[in-house]
Formats: sequence, C-alpha cells, structure tokens
Amino acid sequence: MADPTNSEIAAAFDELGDLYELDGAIIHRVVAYRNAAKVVRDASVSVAALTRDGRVTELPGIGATLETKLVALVETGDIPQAARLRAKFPAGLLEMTRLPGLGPKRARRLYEELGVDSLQSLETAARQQRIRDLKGFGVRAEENFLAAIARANADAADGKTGGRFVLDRALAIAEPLLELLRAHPTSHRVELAGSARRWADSVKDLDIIATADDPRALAEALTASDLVESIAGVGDAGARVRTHSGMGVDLKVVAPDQFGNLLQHFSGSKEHNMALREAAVKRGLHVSEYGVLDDATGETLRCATEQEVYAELGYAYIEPELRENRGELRAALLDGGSGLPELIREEDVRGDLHSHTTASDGRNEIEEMAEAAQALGYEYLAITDHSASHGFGDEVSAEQLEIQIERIHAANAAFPGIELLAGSEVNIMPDGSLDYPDELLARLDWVIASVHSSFRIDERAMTERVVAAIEHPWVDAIGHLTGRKIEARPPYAIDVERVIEAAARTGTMLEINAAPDRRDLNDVHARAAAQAGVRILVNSDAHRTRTLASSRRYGIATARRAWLTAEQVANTRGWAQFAPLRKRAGTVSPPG
DNA sequence: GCCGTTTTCGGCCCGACTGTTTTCAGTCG
Repeated sequence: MADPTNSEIAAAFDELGDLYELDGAIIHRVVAYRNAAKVVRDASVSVAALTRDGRVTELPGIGATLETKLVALVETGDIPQAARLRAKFPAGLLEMTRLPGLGPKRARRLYEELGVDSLQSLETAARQQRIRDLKGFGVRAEENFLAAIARANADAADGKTGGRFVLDRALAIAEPLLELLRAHPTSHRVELAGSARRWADSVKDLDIIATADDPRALAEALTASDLVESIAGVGDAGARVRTHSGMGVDLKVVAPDQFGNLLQHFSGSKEHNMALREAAVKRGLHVSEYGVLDDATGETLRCATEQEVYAELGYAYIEPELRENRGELRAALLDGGSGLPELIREEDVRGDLHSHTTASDGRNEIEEMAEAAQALGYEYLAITDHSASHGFGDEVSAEQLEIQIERIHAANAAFPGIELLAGSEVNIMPDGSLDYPDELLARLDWVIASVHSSFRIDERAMTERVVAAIEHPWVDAIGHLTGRKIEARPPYAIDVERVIEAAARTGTMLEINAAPDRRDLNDVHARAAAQAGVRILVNSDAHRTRTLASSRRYGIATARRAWLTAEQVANTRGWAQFAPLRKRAGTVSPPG
C-alpha cells in the first residue's frame, strides 16, 4: 500500500480529534490532535517515512501515543480508535458540527435525545419544532439552525468552497481602503492586520486597526466607500462591511495607547499568539488584545506599538510573516537564542530568471520585457518561453527556438544596460526527459524545467520524473515545483524531500514562482530547501510587462515567510556573481 | 495527548458573543 501523504495523515488526525470531541474527551486531548494535524500538514518531510524510521516523535506535538496511531495508519491505512468512533457516531454528526453556532456538545445531545443524525434530519426536527423543548435549546436555536442550513446550501449551490480570496485579490480591496482611511483627516494610524498582513497565501476577510480623533467619522468613511456593498455594523468602535466582491472588512478604531496590543492580537496567527501567551503565563504575565497584565503588580501595561508588546515579553520585534509558531519565538528571545534572520526585501532582487514573450503565451515582445526589467533596475532577465510540447498553440519548436535565440541575442546587443539570457522553460515529460535535444539546450544561456502535463501520476513516478530533470546537466533550475494553484488546484503528489536532496547534490536551483496564485515553492518547502543548501530563486513567471513587477512582492513574501535572507536567494546577486552559479557554468560542453 | 528555566504530574491563552439563563455553558476567532 502506498504511504499516506502528509495531508491525508493530517485529515485523519483532524477527524479523530473531531470524533474524540464528540465522544466527550477533555478539550486538551482534542487540541493535541488538531495541533498534530497542523504540524503534519506543514511538515516539509514525509511523516509516513519518519514514522517508518521511528523518528516521528521528533516533530513537535507528536508523542508516544500519536506515534502508535501513526504506525497503525501507515501499516493498515486506518487508526483503530477512529474506526470504533465512526461506528459510534454517524458521519452526519460531524457535518452538523460544521454549521456555525452548533458545536459537538449540542450536536451530540440532538443525536441522543432526538435521534438527529444529519443536516437533513436537523432541518426536519427544527421545522417540526421538536428542538425547542430540549433543555438549553429554544425557538431561536431552531431559527438559527434553519438559517445556517439554508446558507450552507446556498453556498454549496454557488460552488463556494471556503470563501477564501487569493492574496492579490484581497490586497486589491485592502489597499484602496487603507489609502482612503489614511487620507481621512481624523485618522492617525491605520494598519492592515490579520493573515493579509502576514502575507498568507489566501485570506478569508480583512482586519484593519486604526486610531482616530473621531472614530465614528472614520468608521462612516469606510462605509461610504464605493467598494462597499452592505454594512453589517457601524459605531464608535469601528465598522463591519462587505464589499461588492464578497469580502468581509472589519475596521476597529482603538485607543492610541492600546494600538500595539490590538494590532499584535489581530495580526495573529492564532498559533503564534497562543504560544506567546503560554510562554508569558510562565513568567506571570497575561497577554490580551487590551494589554499585558502583570501578576506581580496587578497592573495592565498598554502598548502603543507592537515593538513594546514584544519587548515587554522579552522578545525582539518579530516580523508579521514569521508569526506562525514555527520557531520564531525561540529565535526572538532577547537573552540568548540564535536570533531572527534579516529577511530578504523586494529591493534586493537584481534579476529575473523566468519570463515569457509572444514567442509562446506571453503578451509582450522581448524588447518590451527588457525595458520593463530595466525599469526595475535589474541587471539580467531570462526569456524563457515554453518548449516544443507545450501545446495550446503556444509551443516553440526546436527550429523556432533557434530563431528566438538569435532574436534574444540581438536584443541583448541593443540593450547594453541589461543581460538578456536566451532561455527556455522546458517541459519535463512524464518519463523525466526534456522536449529539446541536448545540443540545443547546451546553446542556451539558461534553462528552467517545469512539469506542465500528466499531473496525476503517482508520487514515486512524479518524484523520479523531476529528479531526472534535476540531474540533467543543462537544467539550471526547476520551476513551480508542485504545480499548485492557490484555492484552485492542489499540489501534485511529489516527494519534496527527495527533490531538495537532488537539487542540493547537483547545484540545481529551485524557484519560488512569484505568481500570486502559485507561490510555489511554498514557504515551508522553500525554508527546507534553503536549509539543505539549495539556492533559491524568486521569479515572476511574467507573461506581460506588468506582472514582471507586480508579482514580485508575492514571491518575496513567500521567501520571507520561509525565513530567507537575501544571501539565500541567488537572484539578489549582480550578474557577475550570479552567472557562475548557473549549473551550466561549471559544466564542460559536450562536443558539437 | 503533550510537555518541562518553578512540573515526569498537573498544567495546558484570552475574551466576546449568544441564548438560555437567574450565573453560565457552548461556541467562536
């Protein structure tokens, strides 16, 4: 049997946590499963393989008991306790607990006292007014259940999954709103909070924290924006609105001396804040959005800035991108610790190694892309159109590539300020071969290889396919390794750990594709790759001049979430330093 | 069920909101 993937293991832990919760287990046990699910989901290595090696308890949050369950899952495909509890509680019960406002305690009572075991029977019971007679339930409960079921059905009919927005769409809403609020005469400080501030892949809604002389006036300014479709509430504390694109926006106007506490609290992540607070409690300090309560003095310290919040708790300032409880608290301890990295910034980027032109599916000519790159101050730009098997009418035959090489070299001569690399984004075929002859690949200045077809082959085959490309002497880098499209398409099955090992061994670079719906490598993989010594690239994959600039910040955000410094990203180097890092630079050219 | 610069046992973040309550449990973020 094939090993379960990390996401399958995580799903099994989440399910078991839910089942234990229904079964009435103490909440800390349930939380332990949910925490373990998250650790597994974020792990950069195969948890099944770690389990086989007897090393899985090295992961934080996995102890002896969970190890036993993992062994069962890996060896038999299921966890016995989960099978037992599934027999005890109908599947519909878990579905019921996903309704907002209905949790495990009350779902279980509905099941035991009324026999309600699905959304359908819940709806029926509510309509028949049988729920209101239960102790602790009332008429309102029936109304709320019916409304929640109706909303869930409507969302399902609309094809809404989680209602999450890819970050670029979210920022396209957030940025004009921030501008509007900052320009308002009554406002002083206006900051984006929440997962958008942490540059997460996607966000559910927007949180904005502000201070103002006239809070209500600022709140009303938000509600008056023409982006706003409806107003859920407005007052002295702020406003809650929904935009025409369906994005919820929550503005909180707070006292200036608590701005730091509230911004820190609402920036999250939940995991970061929980770990922060837990550590604080051990020192007699209690952190909330309103301040830091000191047991010793009984005083609550209010902080106007986040820097003060972290300093009060004994930490250096932690950049929002790092606040995921992935070791940042330990690193930020002011007394000792290894220290936080100096994170890469957008302005560190000196070149781009992945771009398209009209030769394949891009919208601009070589010269237009060169001008756009120069405008960004770049020293080099690789033109990497798709290769011979790309299809969709966007393929570039070997003969066409020969012409394209000439055109790029001619353009290079015409643009003395920038190095234009004749490159290609070569398809990695299902068998691991490339779709140009080696002699042609050898004549290029740069080759990035990517998977664009046959996504559904199994993990072993996909891994061997990509490793074969990594071992190819003319492949300088691998593009968008996992093929994911955020909120649209899951990554394909591939053993990233083995890919990283092969890339480190051969000196092949791995790309963080900066397209906002890709960001692939993701943060966890990029961090693991850099730690293994792999050189990382942040590439736009631009298909037009505009995205050469506009995508970059999403790639940099992923690099920062991966704890990367400028040093660890190869294209922060000038051309003279970058050129010899290409794999081909150290390779003897084959004859011919 | 995990974990250890007060612990190998006894802790395990903090507050808001809701609906059903006469002081709180459940749920959520």
